[in-house]
Amino acid sequence: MPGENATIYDIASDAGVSIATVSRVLRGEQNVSAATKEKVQRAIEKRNYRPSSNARGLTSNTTHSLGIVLPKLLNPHYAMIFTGAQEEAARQGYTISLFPWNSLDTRAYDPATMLAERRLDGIIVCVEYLPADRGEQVLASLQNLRRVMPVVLIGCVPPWYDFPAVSNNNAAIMKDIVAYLVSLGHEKIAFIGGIREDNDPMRREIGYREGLREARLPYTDSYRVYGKGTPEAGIAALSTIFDTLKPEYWPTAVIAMNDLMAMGCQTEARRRGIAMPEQLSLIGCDDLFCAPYLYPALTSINSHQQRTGARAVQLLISGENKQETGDWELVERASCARIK
Amino acid sequence: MPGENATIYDIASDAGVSIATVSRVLRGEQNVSAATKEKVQRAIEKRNYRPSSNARGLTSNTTHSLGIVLPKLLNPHYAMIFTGAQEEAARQGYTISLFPWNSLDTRAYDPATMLAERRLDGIIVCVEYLPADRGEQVLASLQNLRRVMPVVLIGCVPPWYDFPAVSNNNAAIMKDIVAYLVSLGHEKIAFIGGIREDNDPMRREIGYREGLREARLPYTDSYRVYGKGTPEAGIAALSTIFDTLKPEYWPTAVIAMNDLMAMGCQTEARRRGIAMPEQLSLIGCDDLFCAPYLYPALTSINSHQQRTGARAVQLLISGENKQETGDWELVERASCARIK
DNA sequence: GATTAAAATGTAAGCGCTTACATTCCGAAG
DNA sequence: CTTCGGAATGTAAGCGCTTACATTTTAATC
Repeated sequence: MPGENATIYDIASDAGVSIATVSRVLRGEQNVSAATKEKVQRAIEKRNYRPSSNARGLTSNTTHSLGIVLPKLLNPHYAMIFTGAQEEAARQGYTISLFPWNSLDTRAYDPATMLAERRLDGIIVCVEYLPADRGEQVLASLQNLRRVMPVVLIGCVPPWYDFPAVSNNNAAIMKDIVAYLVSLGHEKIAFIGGIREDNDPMRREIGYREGLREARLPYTDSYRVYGKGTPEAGIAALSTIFDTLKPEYWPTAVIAMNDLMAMGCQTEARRRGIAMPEQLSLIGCDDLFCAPYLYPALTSINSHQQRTGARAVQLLISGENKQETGDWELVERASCARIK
Repeated sequence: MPGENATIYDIASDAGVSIATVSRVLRGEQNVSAATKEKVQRAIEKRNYRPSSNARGLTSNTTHSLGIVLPKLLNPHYAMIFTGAQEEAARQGYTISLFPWNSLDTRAYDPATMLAERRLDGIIVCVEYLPADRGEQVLASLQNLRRVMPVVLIGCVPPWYDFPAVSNNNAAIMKDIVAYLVSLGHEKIAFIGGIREDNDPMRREIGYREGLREARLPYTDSYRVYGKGTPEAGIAALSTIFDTLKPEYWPTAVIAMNDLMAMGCQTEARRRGIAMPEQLSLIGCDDLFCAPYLYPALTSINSHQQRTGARAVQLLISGENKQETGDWELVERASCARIK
């Protein structure tokens, strides 16, 4: 109704008090008599008044909005992280906005700019797949950013940076997977990783190798292939394995570093007439929503990405400088089978 | 190095001019001599100064941030819309933040509150699946919202509301699909819709029926099933069809209102030993990223959701009160086949 | 009833910008 | 060398809050 927005002055005059008093009840301060508080609150109700976030921010130098930098939302893995972060932010009265990785390059709209304009109170950066060639550079610039605003990372970071972060225990996950496959009788286990020098992917490879070692299985370079995390990359990777190896060395199980690549593997296996899981077991990682509906339904690792996003927000807001590791579980479906 | 953020005063004194002049070069006004502009710009560079968005917003009553209300991001359909919107917003120097539908209910964090706090310059609301029972109510409250801030809708709206909106031509899409299936020789075509009274789904059903009519095929209630758009709903829907119908009436083709339901259909068909596409053709809608990797690869409708999101942002920012309809294309894959 | 400390409230000075208006500067015209 | 008008620049008043500090009430104590 009131065409224009009411200000604190309107409320003050309506309630017959000073703006300071209104401000006090607004922020729930103690020293306000019950009667006054009543009057003010009624006035607020009546005008449907909300304090201007701009004015508030001007004094507090705050915006109640956060940023999160992710590679791309179209990958459901990131959509999960984002959703978790968004929900937690909302719960705490914050707004969160997305910055695709590439926005880091466009000056007009990079987080650093947002920060400098004080449009952001803090930022979460997902560095899981931080490309190695730019890795150091990016981390260094984040370190800079950090001098001016809170930064929380998602993903693993070299220990000499002490960013607050929440990450996966990549190595442990991989060891878990290898152990699972071994328990099903597999001995020829291939690994399709992300780009080797990438951040988390590297640790996954380490875990894979450790897993093999613990199972007293030999490690072979030719069982280790790389791709950039897309279904197409999965197709290429599986092709490489089956094209370069002699049939007697063909793996009986493949670990894909994420479900996207696993999807590609399924498609390619189908094309080649490789029966799954009879001739080839496959396990992915991320437990995407579509995993149960693939053929065969994909066994995967659920690492609670929403929770990861939520934790990152909590760390960001609370300012704790902790490094946390999420837990995970293996979700058994039809794509892995005991070897005959 | 500059521990604290520079203000316009710092720049002014550095450059030896008044803050008004700094403000002028900041906003690219004309009446500034080249020399002065130079000096000021150098000072800005040196201090890496950025104007505070809060202070700016306080005077202009603006935030350069938008909101978008979507059911849930975990559905890639919405992730696409969001991505398109986000990218366009970024391009125009805006920030956009997500509000899940349910946030409309929690007073502390609903768009209306954001609006009232002037934390948003405008909002996009996706009403594709607006539930009928709350539909009128929601639209009415949006109408209210609109008196205070720009609102753009995504999805179809009863014509008597004149919201700016971008939507799909649902009926035409469905007619297209039916025609396609008919061209493959199908005559028994079932339709798995969204909840009947939902906004866009209703129009889809209309299109389905029109498509049948144009092909001179009879319409049967028992070929029309509903679900709420999830894979599980797809499973249930297909079960219903095949459980309630006598085998001689089993459809040879099924139209699923979205790919999510189609995924469920595939799973259920598999469980029942119905060969796809030999015994049953299936077509979805949305063309999710996983469609090509399903089994069989899913034929679907690509309706350029990213573009939809982007257009919505453009309408919002430009303030045009237009209603637009996106185009689409049918993406042929393996899940539909000519009938034998 | 006077005294006094605590509680309640008010006053006013910013926060960092934009902008209407006032002032100064400059070169062209007289 | 004036005079004048527009261009360049400066001054100051907000925008709607928060908050330190000042003032007024209130109620408890003697």
